[in-house]
Amino acid sequence: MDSTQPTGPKTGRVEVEMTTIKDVAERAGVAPSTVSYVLSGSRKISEDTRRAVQAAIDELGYHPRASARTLRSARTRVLALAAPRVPGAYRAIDGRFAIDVTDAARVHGYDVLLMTDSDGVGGLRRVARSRLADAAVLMAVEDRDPRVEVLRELGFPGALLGHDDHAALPWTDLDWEVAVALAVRETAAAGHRRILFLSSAEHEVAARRGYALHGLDGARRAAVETGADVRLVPSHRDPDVLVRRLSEALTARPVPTALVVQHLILLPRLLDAVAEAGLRVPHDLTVVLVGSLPDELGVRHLPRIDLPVAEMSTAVARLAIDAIGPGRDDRSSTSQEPFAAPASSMSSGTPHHLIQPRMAGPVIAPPSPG
Amino acid sequence: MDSTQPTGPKTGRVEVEMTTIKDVAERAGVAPSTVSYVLSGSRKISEDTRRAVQAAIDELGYHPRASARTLRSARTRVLALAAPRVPGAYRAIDGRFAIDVTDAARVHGYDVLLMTDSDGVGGLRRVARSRLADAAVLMAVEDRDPRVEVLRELGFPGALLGHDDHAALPWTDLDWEVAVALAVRETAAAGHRRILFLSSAEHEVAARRGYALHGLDGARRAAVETGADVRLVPSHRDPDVLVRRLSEALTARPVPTALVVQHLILLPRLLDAVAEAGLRVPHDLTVVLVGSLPDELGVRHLPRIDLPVAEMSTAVARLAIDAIGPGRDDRSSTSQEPFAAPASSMSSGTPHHLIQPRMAGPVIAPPSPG
DNA sequence: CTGTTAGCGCGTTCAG
DNA sequence: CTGAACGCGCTAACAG
Repeated sequence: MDSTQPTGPKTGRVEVEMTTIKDVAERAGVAPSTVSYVLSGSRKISEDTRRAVQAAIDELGYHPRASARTLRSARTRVLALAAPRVPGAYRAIDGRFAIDVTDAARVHGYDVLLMTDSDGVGGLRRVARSRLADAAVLMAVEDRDPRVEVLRELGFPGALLGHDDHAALPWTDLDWEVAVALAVRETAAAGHRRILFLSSAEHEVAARRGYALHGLDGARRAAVETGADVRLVPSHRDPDVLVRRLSEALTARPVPTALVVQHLILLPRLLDAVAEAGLRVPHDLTVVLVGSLPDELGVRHLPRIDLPVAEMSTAVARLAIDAIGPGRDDRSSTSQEPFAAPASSMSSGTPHHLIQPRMAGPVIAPPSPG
Repeated sequence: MDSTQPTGPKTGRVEVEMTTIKDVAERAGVAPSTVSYVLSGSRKISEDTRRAVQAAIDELGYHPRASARTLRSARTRVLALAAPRVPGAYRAIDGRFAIDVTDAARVHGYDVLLMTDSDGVGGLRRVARSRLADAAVLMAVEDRDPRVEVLRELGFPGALLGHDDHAALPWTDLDWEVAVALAVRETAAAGHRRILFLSSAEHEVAARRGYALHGLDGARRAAVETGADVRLVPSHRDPDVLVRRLSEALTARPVPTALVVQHLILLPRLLDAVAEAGLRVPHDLTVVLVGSLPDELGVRHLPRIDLPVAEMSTAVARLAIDAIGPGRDDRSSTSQEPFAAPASSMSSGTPHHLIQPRMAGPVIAPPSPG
């Protein structure tokens, strides 16, 4: 466990010189190939030489150069993660996915290269063509996403965070229709008869983002099933517009007793608006969230359906890595442990992983009498 | 501008075969080195061959392999971005920095490899030693951060997002002391005499994080300067503890009329608590934020000091890249445009970039009479 | 069986 | 403008 001071082969000045497999071989008194075999374990090495080599490695603080390995194997062991960025509209959720996808990729020995959309689709193309990564994960895909087209055109493997039936790529997603339907149904089951549904913002619906469309479907379905008066309040990226719409809906008669929220970016502003309308949560108005960040401490006091970020990240990392073909000299078994997941399908065309929602947080309060 | 179908040298099946500089050379009827010179522009090439080569490149859709370049030049053109992760406590701010640092790095032709702390400090060590990146950016450094020690031990260049006088590394930060002092001073200037300051959480103070310590200093200083009654409410990672403390402080006599908040993660919960105490914002209680995410739509209605994420990201990317020595065959001028920034210092030991705060949002409301 | 030698992967650059 | 060597690690083929 003691980390020996790495002694560079030349001087100890700025550690600018690199120690290579040759240095290790020399020090251990063996051939470079022997060192390589010790590292990869792909061949039997006598215990004596193995120990000598290991000692040399430790003393020199040797670590193989990733670029040399990649050049030889045609495998970078890097995943490109394409974060969508509508300029000026940072979504906290994207950062959370970035973290969790990175963790999930590490489990399979992969690192993650983060890419914003500031170059449009150019960054993805550049990374794919220069082989900086083995596969891509696309966040927040939308209908006819140009990034999907880039992957197809380049024959570059990838997987999607979000639902897109048109893209012939593996994907994972929360079942938004069921999620919103569940939230509304549970709210109705708690006794609420007049429910507001604050859907995704209009521009998200216009972009035909899956979660936006399916959320609307779920609300409609639950309204029919429960017979409750579910009124739709389309959200808007502009907080002032949102607040105006919400305030109107909150005071319109008959007065609603519950608010189901899918558009969460503006939550603080929204809660403020509720307070300004003189309503206390949950006494006067029950608020239920759909798609909240898990473990977000600021909303732990509200009933909600969390976005299964960890599960989605695990799934998408796995899907992307599975889509990578074998490397140049790759002899590793291609038949991996099948994806043990309830709602996934490997049998049909493109594999996917659809996740069923679960309620979290406190129970939904019933409407207050009066 | 028309993107010709990339025709692989072998077949068009799964685009699995790579087109190399040799393919281009063959097609253009020149030597590989000529193609290289055309690409790098590091040598005069006759217009005729230049065009022939360019045509071949376009037709084949050629793009140089990053691993080959890196192997040769000892430069990855990748920055490692080490996101701290206290398990279970995702901070949206980290994601935002990840995005912005990535954008800033791109300006200098660098990509960003995202690293979580799930392997502890191991990930950073691995990336540095395998030369997956040329330098590291450490987010949210704390006192005696083990990651700093890893960089020192490996002689790996890096820069810090956050302030640490002990680490001999370049850094950038918001001047938190001035920021909190400014917020308190402006609040006092608006007429408030009894002000609550909700500081960072106790565990952040205990970890001696710069922003936490400096924020406290700023509040103290402003209290002395303004003569206002500034009461400290130490925040806590547990929302329930926070709410209890805040509720007590809000009702203690004399009743405070303003709340300056540095600990923003729990903001929605906090606003809820304010509302539950029967207080309306800003009528009964003025709320001022310090260190909010810029462009965060949910808090646009509150006076605040935004965290200068974009400027910090630009600075830290630049600092990290400047810390990279020349590559193997790097002849590019080492004397770059000096960092033109008001509050930065390149002259002293380690360069840094300290950013002065600015108020944003609506003006601070005066206390309501009564 | 265990270790060694040789050649490859791809782009860059020096000497020709 | 071209030929060849090089950067570093992997692996097939060969030798003891």
